[in-house]
Amino acid sequence: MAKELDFLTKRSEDYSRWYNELVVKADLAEQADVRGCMVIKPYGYAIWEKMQRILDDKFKETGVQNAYFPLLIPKSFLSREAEHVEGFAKECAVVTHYRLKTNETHDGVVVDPAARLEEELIIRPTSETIIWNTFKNWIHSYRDLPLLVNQWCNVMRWEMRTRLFLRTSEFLWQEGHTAHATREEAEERAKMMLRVYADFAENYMAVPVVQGVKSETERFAGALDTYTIEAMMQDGKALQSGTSHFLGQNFGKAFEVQFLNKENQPEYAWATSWGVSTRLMGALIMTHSDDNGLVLPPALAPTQVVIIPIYKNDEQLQKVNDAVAPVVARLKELGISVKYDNADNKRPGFKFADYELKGVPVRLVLGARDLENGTVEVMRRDTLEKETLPFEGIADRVKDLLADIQQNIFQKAKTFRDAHIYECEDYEEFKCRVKDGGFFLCHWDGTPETEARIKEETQATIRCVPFAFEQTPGTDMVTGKPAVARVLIARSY
RNA sequence: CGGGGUGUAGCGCAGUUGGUAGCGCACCUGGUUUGGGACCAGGUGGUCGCCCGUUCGAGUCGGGUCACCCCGACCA
Repeated sequence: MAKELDFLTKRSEDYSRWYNELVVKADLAEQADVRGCMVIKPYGYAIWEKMQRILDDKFKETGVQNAYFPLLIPKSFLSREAEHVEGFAKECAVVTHYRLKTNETHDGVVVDPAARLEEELIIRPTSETIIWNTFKNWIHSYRDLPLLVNQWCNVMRWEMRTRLFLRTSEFLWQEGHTAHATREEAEERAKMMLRVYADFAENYMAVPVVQGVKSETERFAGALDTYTIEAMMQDGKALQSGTSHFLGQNFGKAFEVQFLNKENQPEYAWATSWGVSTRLMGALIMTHSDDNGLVLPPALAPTQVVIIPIYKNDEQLQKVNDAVAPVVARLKELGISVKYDNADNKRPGFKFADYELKGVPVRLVLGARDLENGTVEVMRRDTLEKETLPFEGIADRVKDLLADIQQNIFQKAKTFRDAHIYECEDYEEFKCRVKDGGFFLCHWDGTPETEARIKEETQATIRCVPFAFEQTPGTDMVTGKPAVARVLIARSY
């Protein structure tokens, strides 16, 4: 097991124990021998699938349809948009040949030099180019617009340094690409999708986020504006958790996507793109987990309730089985995913610890003692509190409890985050404090030079110009010049 | 690509002045257990990252090489 999960656990001194437990036993992921790629084990993938399903429904509610485009992109496509190629060229994997052959000693294979591709193909780092090349053929009239497509796929970016979940060279994501007849409509779509992401983060992942717009230097390659949701991890560092880009007419022009408007005049289409990735898994883990392992929000937990029987012999087990059956049925009726774990190859104590590690929100324990008293022990994962409740009507109480846990972990994360957002007007103070994490609201003169200096001297970056905080006038923290905006600055992953 | 570190059983590690490989967990068998990661007994599993050298003898010493990890640069 790679030791790369340190970042997930740095908030705890005892982190080596913690990540071993979490990753090995919780079956989240393990490092494959391909550099910086990840294996997502079934339990972790179940969480991702649930995220996918919820997001996909939300996209469709806004009129987006799913499609699929090729993995391999002709190299020339990438260079059509100047800034885009600048941004991605350094991290592209390139396919140069299409065939191998056995080597001379017949104990291995080599690349067949005769099978060199005329034009190299790149493995998509993102699909703007190939999608807009396709859009050219799909868009002729204003009646073809807006065109709203999304694809779920993998992409590859050959980063110099990888971090499990946060920056793997191959990752899973969704990328939405839309084309519009007007600037206003495209801008509104970019903002709309950011709101979808924020809603998902806060109401499903229980991760509070700051919505805002990126500075010019932090923008997506080829975008006019990049909107972002920024989450705060338990160590106070920021994690960019989703982005939505207003691309202007850059791709419309680069790929000659023109349509005839109502006045019969040709116009270039306006574009957006937006995406979230398996990085959200990292956000989920780093926001809620504690030293006992994962803490999953009920909305995303593959198993929401686990029931564990305590018994000394088959007869007792049978009695518990009989008592539990209607509860399981009722929970399912209420739309709650439940697992009754009466496997007899693990002891109860082991099961307790194991399901805590996996972040199952609610645990019910039922033994002979409870059968006599008509009770059941209920444990909630978020606070680890145990309570003995009447057995009668327990399923409906669990439903309420799940809702309460969802709320509680969001509130806990939000309280933590809000307590670590500071207003700061003094650069010396900022330099001192930013090391310890947290979000800093500071006035900025709007120049890339100041931004670069802050990054150079503190390793902190401007995360965004936040929408929700008041834009008071002021002077730049560093230069003392008049400020153009109040920005959120933090160290980030 | 710079700075640091690590390679010994599936995982985590120990291995003394060079003498033919060990511990914990996991796994298998049997028994006793079961309300917070059980216990006892027995057992399976390793060309010590790779190459070359020194030596009667190398996990250990020397040289080389590869891989991985951490901190930077880069980035979602």
